[in-house]
Amino acid sequence: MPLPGGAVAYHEDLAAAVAAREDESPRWVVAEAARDYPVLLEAGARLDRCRDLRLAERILSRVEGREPPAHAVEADPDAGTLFEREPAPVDGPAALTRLQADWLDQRRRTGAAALPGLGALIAAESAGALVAAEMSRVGVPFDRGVHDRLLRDLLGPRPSKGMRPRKLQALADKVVAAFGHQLNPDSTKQVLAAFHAAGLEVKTTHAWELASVDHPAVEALKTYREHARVWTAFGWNWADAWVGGAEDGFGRFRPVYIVGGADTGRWGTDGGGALQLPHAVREPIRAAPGWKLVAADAAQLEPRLLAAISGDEAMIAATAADDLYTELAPRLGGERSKAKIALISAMYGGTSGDAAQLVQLMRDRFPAAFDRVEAAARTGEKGGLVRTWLGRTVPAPSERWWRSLNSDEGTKVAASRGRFTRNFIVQGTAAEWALVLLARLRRELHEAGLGELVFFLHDEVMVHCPAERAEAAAAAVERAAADATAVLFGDMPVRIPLRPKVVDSYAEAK
DNA sequence: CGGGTGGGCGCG
DNA sequence: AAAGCGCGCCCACCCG
Repeated sequence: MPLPGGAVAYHEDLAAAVAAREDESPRWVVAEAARDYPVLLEAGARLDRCRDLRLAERILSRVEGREPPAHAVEADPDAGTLFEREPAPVDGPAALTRLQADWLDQRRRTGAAALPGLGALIAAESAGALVAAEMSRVGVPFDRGVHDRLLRDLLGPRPSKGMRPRKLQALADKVVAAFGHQLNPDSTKQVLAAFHAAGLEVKTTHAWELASVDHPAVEALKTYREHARVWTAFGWNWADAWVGGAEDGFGRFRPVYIVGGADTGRWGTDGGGALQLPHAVREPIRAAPGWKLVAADAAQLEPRLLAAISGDEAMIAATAADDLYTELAPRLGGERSKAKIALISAMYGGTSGDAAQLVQLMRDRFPAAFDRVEAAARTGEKGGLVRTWLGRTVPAPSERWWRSLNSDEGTKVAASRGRFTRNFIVQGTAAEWALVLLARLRRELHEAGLGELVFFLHDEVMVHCPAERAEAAAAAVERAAADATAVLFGDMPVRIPLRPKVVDSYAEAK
């Protein structure tokens, strides 16, 4: 089915048509990989590289200080095109498909932005979309038997519909007994009233506020909430909905990832709660028999990136250490815990308690790093735009924001956006470092046939691989991290270690 | 009764 | 209302 620009339309031999063109190492232009790539995967085709017009549109719109149009990029139903190679030949406006026109427009805008990292960012974001679709398809290996045993230990047997599990009901009863009257521990209103009736003037029932409250219900309530969460959000119903393909007793957890779900570029999920999986529920994520999991996370990613993006030479030098906080402790309050508060408060905009004083230490000892986040905060407070290292840009303030800036709450609104933009440059740069890592790792795992990427969580990756290839896969993960650092920062001597662990269960990692 | 909001808490 | 960033998910509660 010939189409302009070597396009490939939906047809019976989609997989074969794509595979034939993959030999030429094209970068495929797709309207929206999240929608279009699963179709290809289903047909047995794999794309090595793509440009996702929808994701690119969002990045470019924000760079330009706008919000992306609601349905920016649609496949053209008349042309029937979904996949096109880049570059597309241009025979005149009449010959352009909608995808070609949008792609050319984006290419022009990318150049006009004059941000040197922008092309790399769009490529990495697009690669992320491929990774996300592939990971959802493969799934995280999940042992439902282990999950069921864990739930039974914690909660008791699976209850009939509408009932609490036996052990959870016992915990609810303990809360009731501690207060001495009936109440529903799920009801914040009732719990708050119960504390007030007991003469305790708490403002909320948050765990951190209750921590300083001396009442027997506090401990019972805390345990009840922990267990209730496992039951409602990660219990049997959750597994029924999200874990499939368990013929051999081995299931696959298949979350739906939303690439760029957060404004900072971090991913989100749509159902399944993959990015909030409690540590208590990680045991069932297990390698299949004869296989291993390679789990790796980047320690202290954000402060290391703050060192890099600010060019703070003293802080860059400190990234040579495996534990940045210990390394910086002599200069930031003397103890590791204080150095950690100093750094985190500088990146988040913390001001209270110890934080204010420790942030002052940051200013004195690492002025370049401090100035970088302070400048981002000042810009944000005034409604300005800040960008990550590669150029991802915060959303411009809304009309509503400008209005409230000029109202009574203006100071608060400004400070809040300042904290957001302060953190954005760090969290967003961390997200793009991770995207580059994913892209490199995906290619290397595929080319060397080492295993499959099965999970990604902000600064953690997990590979599922045959046991005999685990060491090679672990080496590939370390190389991908080093590559990502080099892609972003070239010869800058910043170190971002990522230590892979070869394990049977996710619970063993960290 | 069904949708929207806020409290609370899981993760990084 | 953490002392400060980004999310998703569940429940109770409120409103139309």
